[in-house]
Amino acid sequence: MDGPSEVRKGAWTREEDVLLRTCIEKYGEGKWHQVPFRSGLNRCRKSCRLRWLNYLRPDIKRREFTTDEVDLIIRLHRLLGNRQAPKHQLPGRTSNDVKNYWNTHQSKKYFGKAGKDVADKTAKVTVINTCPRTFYKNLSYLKGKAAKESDVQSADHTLSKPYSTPPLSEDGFSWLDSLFSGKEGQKESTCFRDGSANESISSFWDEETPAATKVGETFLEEKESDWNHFSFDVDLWDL
DNA sequence: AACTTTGGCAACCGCCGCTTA
DNA sequence: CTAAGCGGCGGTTGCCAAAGT
Repeated sequence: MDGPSEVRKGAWTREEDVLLRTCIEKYGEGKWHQVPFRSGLNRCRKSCRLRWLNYLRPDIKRREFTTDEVDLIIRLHRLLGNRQAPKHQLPGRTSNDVKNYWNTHQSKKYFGKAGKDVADKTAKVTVINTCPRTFYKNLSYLKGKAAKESDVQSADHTLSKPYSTPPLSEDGFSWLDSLFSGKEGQKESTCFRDGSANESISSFWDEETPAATKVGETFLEEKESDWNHFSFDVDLWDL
């Protein structure tokens, strides 16, 4: 446990909310270890952070999940599994919102007593990459050094060999962020069906990634590279 | 009306990975 | 190189209101 002993737990009061909001507005997000001291709250850093991120942040949506949001949650959940579910791909939705929604609505629907068939089908999906990566600038294999196995292991359990040319932006990025951000200037790919909702998806395949071709339900890569682990054998849109 | 069950959600806990000294 | 600190995530719990009996 962190913070002083006898820290308050349980439901937050209106006064505590005000203190926390005032503190964040004054000092900004981050430095959570300093927030209890700065705000005068008798709460641990984690509690303060959680309260802000899940409840007090001004951009949080409180209305019901739209069908589009639900659809995205389901598809990405099937693609990725519980880990790194699409929490950050739904603007205005908190990780807790998405998690609670999945736990209370969708998990029952798909894994409950009536959902056995669906669960069986889901079990056949091979989760290629359960842990979308964020590339940190300081990691040695991104600094031009020869990648050490230990570095790679610590950065990503799913990797079997080091990168040679990870698609890294200057600031580092999560591939899922790129997947859905629809960055400008990235060339279009036509990997996905009918093009309707695919622009953002296709932006993921930029010039730094090996060209990918969809054959049937499977993406095949046209040339050998260290990026091969990124092959997909699932079709997101048929999930 | 009273009691029980169910559903939704806020919050906590434990762990992990990254950064920094 | 290593350990401590910190931020963040997934799993879980507990409370409360709504629905059901």
